[in-house]
Amino acid sequence: MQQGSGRRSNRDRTEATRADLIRAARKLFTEKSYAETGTPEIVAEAGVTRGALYHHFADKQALFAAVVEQEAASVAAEIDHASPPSLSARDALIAGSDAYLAAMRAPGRTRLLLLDGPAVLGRAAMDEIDNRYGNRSLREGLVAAMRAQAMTRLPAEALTALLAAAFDRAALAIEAGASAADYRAVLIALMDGLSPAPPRSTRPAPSR
Amino acid sequence: MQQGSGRRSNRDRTEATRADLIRAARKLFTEKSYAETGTPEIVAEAGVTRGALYHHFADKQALFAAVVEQEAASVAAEIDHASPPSLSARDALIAGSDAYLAAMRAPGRTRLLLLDGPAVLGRAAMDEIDNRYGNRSLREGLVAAMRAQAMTRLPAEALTALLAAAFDRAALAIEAGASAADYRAVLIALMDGLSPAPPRSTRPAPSR
DNA sequence: CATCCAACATACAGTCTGTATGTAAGCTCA
DNA sequence: TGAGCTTACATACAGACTGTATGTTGGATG
Repeated sequence: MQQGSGRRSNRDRTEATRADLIRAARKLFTEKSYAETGTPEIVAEAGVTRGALYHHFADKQALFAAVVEQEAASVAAEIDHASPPSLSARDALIAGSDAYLAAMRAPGRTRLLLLDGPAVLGRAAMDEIDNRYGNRSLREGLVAAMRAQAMTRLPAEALTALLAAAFDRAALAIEAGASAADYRAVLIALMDGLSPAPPRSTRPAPSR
Repeated sequence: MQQGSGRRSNRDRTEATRADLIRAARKLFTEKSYAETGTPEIVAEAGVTRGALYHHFADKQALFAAVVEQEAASVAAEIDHASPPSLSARDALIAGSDAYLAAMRAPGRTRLLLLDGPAVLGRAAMDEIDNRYGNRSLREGLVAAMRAQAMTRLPAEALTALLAAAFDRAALAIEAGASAADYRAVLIALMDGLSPAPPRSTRPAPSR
């Protein structure tokens, strides 16, 4: 049958238009902020009209939520992709941290996910998204470490949330120009501090 | 000498109007969000016109910055007020944490300082404010603990920022209905974890 | 193939922000 | 003390944006 610029099925049209809108919005939301990006600019970038936007999304905020959702998924995918699954609990956590900090270096990602996201959607909604994507592997890693007696037992929910918050702040600071090595060292020290015994697996050299 | 409703000096007028605007804006910014609060509503609450607002503040964002500044000062004052200065390093940090979490229970404060603040003013500006108020005592406490050998030596800037981020997230979670005890336990565990010698029970404090 | 409905485009109403302009009251200094 | 300047506002205006209501076209369906 026909493809490309010719006739397309309704489902294809919807999918393509939604993808175009999300892509355009992502571009602008990462270049500028949510507040500084208007819907006229988004639809111009996407090559559609505002009618299409408001047909597919309830409002600007819903489009933003879709962008955040997709971006969180991308971050989670990059982390999963970068971490070999056969490491000690501690090394897996460190590898995950590094992968997260690396993923958050994508331009505009910290503002989108860590500043505008919580402000626009609320922290509860962001928690929900985080738990569905990124935080899941983190919490699993922590629980595994606790199960393996390599970590004192603590409320998993709270521990996950607070460590995730520290990771987030580290990503923000590093993007702002702070020393990545400093923040990495503190993050590792925070995690190591939770082990009842000093990290006996590998204690080779100071990371300086 | 002039009295109340009669003639007032220009300086008094400015001061009073600015205070009225900040008070009205604080009320609305804590009840609703920054984005949901319009300047017409603010000036109505303050009993002035938008002309007065834009005479005293460059824009809505500048008024918001003034509100954040004042609120951060209030939080710092509440913490200072609540913490007796003669405690061990560890106990002082715990007392400070509790005071911070208590102060952040004021309605709308978490959204103002932890969500809207970073999104509207940027994390760099919020860091600047935090360092001027709340974080200062936290960092001093941490540095003191490190100096007293009660804590492994780490980059003070990064350590302060990451612990502050954990405190912030804890305040958010507690307001969202999470268990304050859980988050408190994890925060204390994170800080204790940084001490080379595990504080088995409450250690006798040598310094007064 | 007639009908229905989804996928848009266009037009409109209401609100907001920031600025420009006008005015009355304080302040300064001869 | 009063003429002139400046501050502290109020009013009016321009531009932009968001969300909705309405119109139109083309795919799906019996």
